[in-house]
Amino acid sequence: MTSTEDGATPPLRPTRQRRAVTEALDSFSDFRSAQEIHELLGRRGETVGLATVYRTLQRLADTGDVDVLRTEDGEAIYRRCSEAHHHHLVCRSCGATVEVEGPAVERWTRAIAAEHGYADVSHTLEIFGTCARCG
Amino acid sequence: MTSTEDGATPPLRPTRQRRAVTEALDSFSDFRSAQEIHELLGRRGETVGLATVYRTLQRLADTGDVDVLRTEDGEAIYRRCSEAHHHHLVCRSCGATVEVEGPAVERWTRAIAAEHGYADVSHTLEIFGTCARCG
DNA sequence: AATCAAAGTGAGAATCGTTGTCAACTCGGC
DNA sequence: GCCGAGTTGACAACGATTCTCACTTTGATT
Repeated sequence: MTSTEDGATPPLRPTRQRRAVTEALDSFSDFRSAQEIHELLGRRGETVGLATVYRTLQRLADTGDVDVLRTEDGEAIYRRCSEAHHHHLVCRSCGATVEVEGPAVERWTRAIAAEHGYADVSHTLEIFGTCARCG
Repeated sequence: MTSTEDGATPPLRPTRQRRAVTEALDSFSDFRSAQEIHELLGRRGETVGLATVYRTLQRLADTGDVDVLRTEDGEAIYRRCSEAHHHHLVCRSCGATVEVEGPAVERWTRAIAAEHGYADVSHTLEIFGTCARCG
């Protein structure tokens, strides 16, 4: 038997569309919505269906290859991200993003959670502000 | 002059509907979506239009009387909140919520933002985990 | 190279939360 | 009692995301 064992390893094919999306993700460093990415691909001449863009981003998010954030009005925005856990300082008006780390915060959340008997701790922390240029 | 000065002080009337919504908010202590609140009101016999529920929650959120969070799928959830700024420790499985404060975090975010030239700083921090009962 | 099943895709319909529209209604004064 | 601004509700409109389903690709097999 080649693959009788199932589990959480669904085959993943490197199609033209998937490649296009990941390449697009590499071409910018701030957060973009699925629709913006779809548009970007269109302008580049790559035709990829919007639904496919959504599906691909979802996969990438599931595997942790991209970070997902929610804008204040609920839209999902994506960005290819470095491995290490970190947070974002995002400009409310132009979207400029800075990655920041906070060992103190990590420690603090873990401590708080433990204190209340919570296990398996994770957290989300985003900082919003108006950047110098937009000020 | 009684109120020649304008600015951010629009008249606010205490209508039956608004009262109903705030009362509903007082009747639970975890986060609920606008639709759930609307339903709750309906079950109580209070007829309040869904649009009105949304509008009222929006107002309350603007004035800081309620906290707004986004579920992972982008839905807005609301909760009457104590005055002070604080964060939430939420159980991933049963939703049990604990309010926590973190002066250190506040300081840290402000410092980080300033360091990068960001003004008007705000932030969101939510901690997720599995509570003792669900563990 | 021909074949096949499974994975993937695209166009458009369908969902779903949320906001806009607008005529009818209410509140608080006068 | 009357008036104007603030409110409301039913419903349309929206926008992001997901679903559907027939058609195409991919990768493995022969």
